[in-house]
Amino acid sequence: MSPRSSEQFEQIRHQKQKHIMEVSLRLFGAAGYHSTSISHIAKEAGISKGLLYNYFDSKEALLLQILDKGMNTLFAHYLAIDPRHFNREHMRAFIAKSFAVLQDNPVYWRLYFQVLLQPGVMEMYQDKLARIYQHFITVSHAYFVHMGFKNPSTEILLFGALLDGLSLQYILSPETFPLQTIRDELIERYCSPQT
Amino acid sequence: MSPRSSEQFEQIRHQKQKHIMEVSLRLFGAAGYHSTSISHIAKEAGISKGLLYNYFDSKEALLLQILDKGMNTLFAHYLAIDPRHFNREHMRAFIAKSFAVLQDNPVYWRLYFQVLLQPGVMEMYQDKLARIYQHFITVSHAYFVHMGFKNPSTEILLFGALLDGLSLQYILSPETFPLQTIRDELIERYCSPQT
Amino acid sequence: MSPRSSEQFEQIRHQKQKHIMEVSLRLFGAAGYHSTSISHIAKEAGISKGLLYNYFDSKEALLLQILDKGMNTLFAHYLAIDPRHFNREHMRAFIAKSFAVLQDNPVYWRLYFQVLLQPGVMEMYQDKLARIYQHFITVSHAYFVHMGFKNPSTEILLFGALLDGLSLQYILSPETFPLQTIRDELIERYCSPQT
Amino acid sequence: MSPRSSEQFEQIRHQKQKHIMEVSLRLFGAAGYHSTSISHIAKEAGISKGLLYNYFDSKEALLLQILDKGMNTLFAHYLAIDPRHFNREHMRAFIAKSFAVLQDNPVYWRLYFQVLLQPGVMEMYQDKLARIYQHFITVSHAYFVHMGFKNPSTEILLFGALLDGLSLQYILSPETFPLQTIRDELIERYCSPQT
DNA sequence: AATGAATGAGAATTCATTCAT
DNA sequence: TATGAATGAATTCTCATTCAT
Repeated sequence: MSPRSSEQFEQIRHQKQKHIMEVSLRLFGAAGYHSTSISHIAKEAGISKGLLYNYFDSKEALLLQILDKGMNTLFAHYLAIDPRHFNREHMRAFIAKSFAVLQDNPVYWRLYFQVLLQPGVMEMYQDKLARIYQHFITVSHAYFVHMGFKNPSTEILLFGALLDGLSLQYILSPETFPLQTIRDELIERYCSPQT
Repeated sequence: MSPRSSEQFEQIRHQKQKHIMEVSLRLFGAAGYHSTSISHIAKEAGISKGLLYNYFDSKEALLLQILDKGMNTLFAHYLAIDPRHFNREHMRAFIAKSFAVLQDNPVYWRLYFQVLLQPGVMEMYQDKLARIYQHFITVSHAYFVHMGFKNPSTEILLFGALLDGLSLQYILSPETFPLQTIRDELIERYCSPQT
Repeated sequence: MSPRSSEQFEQIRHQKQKHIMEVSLRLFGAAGYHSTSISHIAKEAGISKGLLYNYFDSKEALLLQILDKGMNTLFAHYLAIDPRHFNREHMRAFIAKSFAVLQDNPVYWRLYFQVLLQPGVMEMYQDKLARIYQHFITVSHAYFVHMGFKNPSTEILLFGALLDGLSLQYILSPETFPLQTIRDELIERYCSPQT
Repeated sequence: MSPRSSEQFEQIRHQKQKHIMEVSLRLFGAAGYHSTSISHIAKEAGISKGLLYNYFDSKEALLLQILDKGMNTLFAHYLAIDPRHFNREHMRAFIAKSFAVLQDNPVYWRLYFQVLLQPGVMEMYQDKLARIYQHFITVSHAYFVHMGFKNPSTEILLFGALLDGLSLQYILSPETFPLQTIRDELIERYCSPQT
């Protein structure tokens, strides 16, 4: 009888939006962005196509919003690194967190890599990504020096590439990938005192 | 004007087919498979849409043929490894060849990764890929043991991931990536006698 | 706090209805009927879409009600002509009023002409329009005769067309159109004793 | 057996394009641009929706091409006026041609006025229209002076408005409009020596 | 009276593929 | 072999209208 309060509306909006994004992520990740139709998403989400456009301006906007959300997690993760004394404990935490994030939402990271390789979409994030990457370099450089690597810059690049490559392999076969072993090996390798 | 022999026809056919594949690879790599239309390919290749279908059964078949061709290069590369005595020289050659292949045709590898993450296409190659990967493991295992790694299996996995990650980074910014430096560093790291 | 009387409710209702119609007219005039969405109208009017449907049965009904309201002004204008002695003073007043009406609400007249040319809507008013047009002919015929035109019927037709054409031009560029000059010229031409 | 020559293709293209434009003009004129769907046009033209997009980039492009074609007729008509000695014979021809053009394709002129009142489309032609209108003013000014009008500029404006208004009335009821009578009356009025 | 979430029919547009020539 | 006209199914997106609250 009484009309819904704007808080109620807000909540409905928020929840449904989240729901659509989750369904979309799953489908995008599973079949790829282009091979997933709005019809399919709507059907899977149990809503009409029209409603989807009530929440997202376009299919691309939906994708970007999904990416953005995950991106922010990534940002938080990287930017949370204490820049003053990057020590073994920080490195251990960073590696552990990287794998945790990956394991937490492999479908997201599959989508992330898909989009990364699809020209035209990721350009928007290039700057952001470059910034956080630069931040990591700055922060960890002293650490890599302290670890006794001859060429810390190269080492950082290799470290980053290694993380990317491992992520890729995990994404492609999450069931068979020995995540724990690899994580521990990485921690061992990058956090133990070098002889 | 003697009629052309069927060999000549065959060769012309082959040439044109190759041309179409090259054009397609360029466009697929630049804009992505789904965002590249048959019309665009035909126009760019200087032929009609109809003729393209004379050479390839479908857009997907065209993609697969492109992938297949590059795949065979990859296979040749991996399977050429002499299985009997995989020594430093082999490893050095393998790494060098890997980077050479990458540098030779980055657009192909961009497409390769795109497809790798796009489910449904790569399944056809999973077996093949698994086989050559297995071959590399078998062949290099003794080498990694000999190199003194505590856990050679893990080491091989890391090595593979590192190559993947570096490839990815090179593909994403071929101009700024220090290919030579990294290649030499890898050779240094994996082919020098461990202290 | 005594409950508002039903008259007060009625008045509020009437006010809001009028407000919606004004907003709609403005938007219809500015972007055209089809290019103006109910959502846009509701937002611009500061109400919800649902409430709009409380006041008007449909988008078309809203349009018709707007047209109707303006139409009645037109009717009043034409039918107010005293049929008995249509003299120069009447003609002067008629012309002056015509321009005043135009100047008063050019957006309405733009919409009017839009709809006039859009088949299907104006059919409802064809009869009404024909009747008032006929009324004007009847009433002014003697006047045009008296003015000394050889062919009064043709003259009336030309006079009507001239008014239409001038209205059109005014609507299309209200800022640059020399309304006063033209009005005075028309009065001069149609109300002065012909030599 | 033998492939079609490019002339044949050219001809097919040209004829079909023309056909589509004719059908579209008829439907646009009859029901209005927005109320006419591409589906409807395609069905009426006996082709598939897809083919229509082979010939026209978009629905709007189709409209513009239709308008453009008619516009060029108009331009030719106006700009053909010999600027040196605009005499009675020219005026008579001009008026006669105006009515002929109107009678020749009333549906086009209905669409023309529709679009004229629909903001956003005609802006593209504003310049062109302004130029030809200016051309007519320049050319006919001396004539109107010679005709003995006190205020030739105003007279030209009235003349233009009269033509517009008559066109409008003719468009709205082509069957009952006394085209010949009006045309002759106009010629009489604007081409006879003023007493 | 009032809200805006939700619907669904239909709009424009794209594009791989076929086919007559 | 070669062309591009032609198709039709699928896709993204819009919007008037309804309805639960």
